[in-house]
Amino acid sequence: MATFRAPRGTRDLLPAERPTWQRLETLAADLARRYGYRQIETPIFEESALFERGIGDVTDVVEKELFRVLPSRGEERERWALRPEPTAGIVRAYLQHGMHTLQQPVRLTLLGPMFRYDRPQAGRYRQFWQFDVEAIGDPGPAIDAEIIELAHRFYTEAGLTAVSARLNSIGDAICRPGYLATLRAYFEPHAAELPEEERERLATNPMRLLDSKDPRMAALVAAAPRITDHLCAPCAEHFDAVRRHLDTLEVPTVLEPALVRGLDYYSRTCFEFYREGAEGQQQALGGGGRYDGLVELLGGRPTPAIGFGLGLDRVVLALAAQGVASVPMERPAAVIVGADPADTPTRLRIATNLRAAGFSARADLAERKLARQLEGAAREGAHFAVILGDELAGGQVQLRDLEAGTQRLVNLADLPRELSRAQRQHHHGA
RNA sequence: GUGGCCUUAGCUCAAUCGGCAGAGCAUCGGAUUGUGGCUCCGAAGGUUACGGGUUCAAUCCCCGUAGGCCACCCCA
Repeated sequence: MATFRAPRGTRDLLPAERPTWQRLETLAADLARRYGYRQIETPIFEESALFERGIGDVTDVVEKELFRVLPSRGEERERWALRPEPTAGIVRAYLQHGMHTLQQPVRLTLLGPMFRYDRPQAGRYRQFWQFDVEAIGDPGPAIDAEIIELAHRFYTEAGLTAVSARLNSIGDAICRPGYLATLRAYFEPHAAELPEEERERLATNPMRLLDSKDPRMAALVAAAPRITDHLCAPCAEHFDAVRRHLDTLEVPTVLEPALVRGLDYYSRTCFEFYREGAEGQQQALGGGGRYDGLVELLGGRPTPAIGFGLGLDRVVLALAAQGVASVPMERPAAVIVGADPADTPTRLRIATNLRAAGFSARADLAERKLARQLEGAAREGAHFAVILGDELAGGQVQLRDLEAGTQRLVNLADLPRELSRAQRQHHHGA
């Protein structure tokens, strides 16, 4: 029994799963490149205050899920926290490096691990990976549509089907307070009938009542006033324009008046992506929205912005649930084998020469029977084996095609060229 | 943070009523030492998650802890 285990809520991504992840990482980078979003890396920990102020210190993410880090040396007074989401750090970098002097909007992308200290479940981890894009400095609805379409394209190019965007507008500082008052006035007369938990929300965050899963709430929620009927003119206009642009881009969207984002800094457009008919509760594949107030909140000038974050762990789970085959591990082009331990230096030299020529090649360095070595090569899917034997004295080796079961003698000096030719025949022949 | 179910070899799982802890797969080795995925033989692999308790005796019953999963909370 292993003494140590991966910490709760974390896991190892093993060689068998990494190629699938690698494919998604490559897709994310390529998609961001095609859309003109530039890569940025920010630290995985920041000052706690950045998250407390940026995300909102009464949110669950900060109140109970922040992964706080205490420096081991006492002289550091600041408290740090592992990032629970990427936006706050990116906006911090935008401000720190004066990116407001660049052409606006600044389009940025980041892919990396995030940390939340909550109770793990399938699809919910304490360390999880997000692909994130942010466009800072553009107030217009067209950029909203661009980002939502980028997100949707990620899912479809990843191989997921039936992924649609749920869309809503949560208004802004002008119209939301009025709506919240209307909502409270609507629920207030029913306060006595509400379950205890829901009654608390009425005071703290009435919009949360709308996405309650409590069946007793269903009828009440269905008849509740909708934010989209209470938007101020500029917000309503913005929302309409986003929807028109999404139609233009042919992104399937569902209006979801109850959609509320969990983080405080959102305004106007907000959206989440779901796979239709997915089982289990961790179905949200990603989400995002506009956060026009955040840059100012973190000490910058008023700057509109919108972003999107997508959970790679959940995409991997969704792909598996949908039956999409995982990406197989790389197969070596050649394994160099030989029964005589004295040939080890030659095996090493042949392997390194083939690698220098660009092939994936490994020498079998265990001193075991030739049959075992060939078995090992075949089982990891090697295309060819280079077999060292008596012919070595004449400067020759056997080049064996492990799929066809055929082999022929080649001069050592010609090996890279011969392997290359054999590979080509393989591809054409098969 | 709340409630529930679960934990036996690397993996998937057995083990009668509380009575010597097993199989398949995987790993390693062998089948007259120069040729592979099949087959056959063998080996190794366990403090039955961890710590207590009850008992002549605990994988089995009880308590605690840790971890996993499910439903909440919330979210990706």
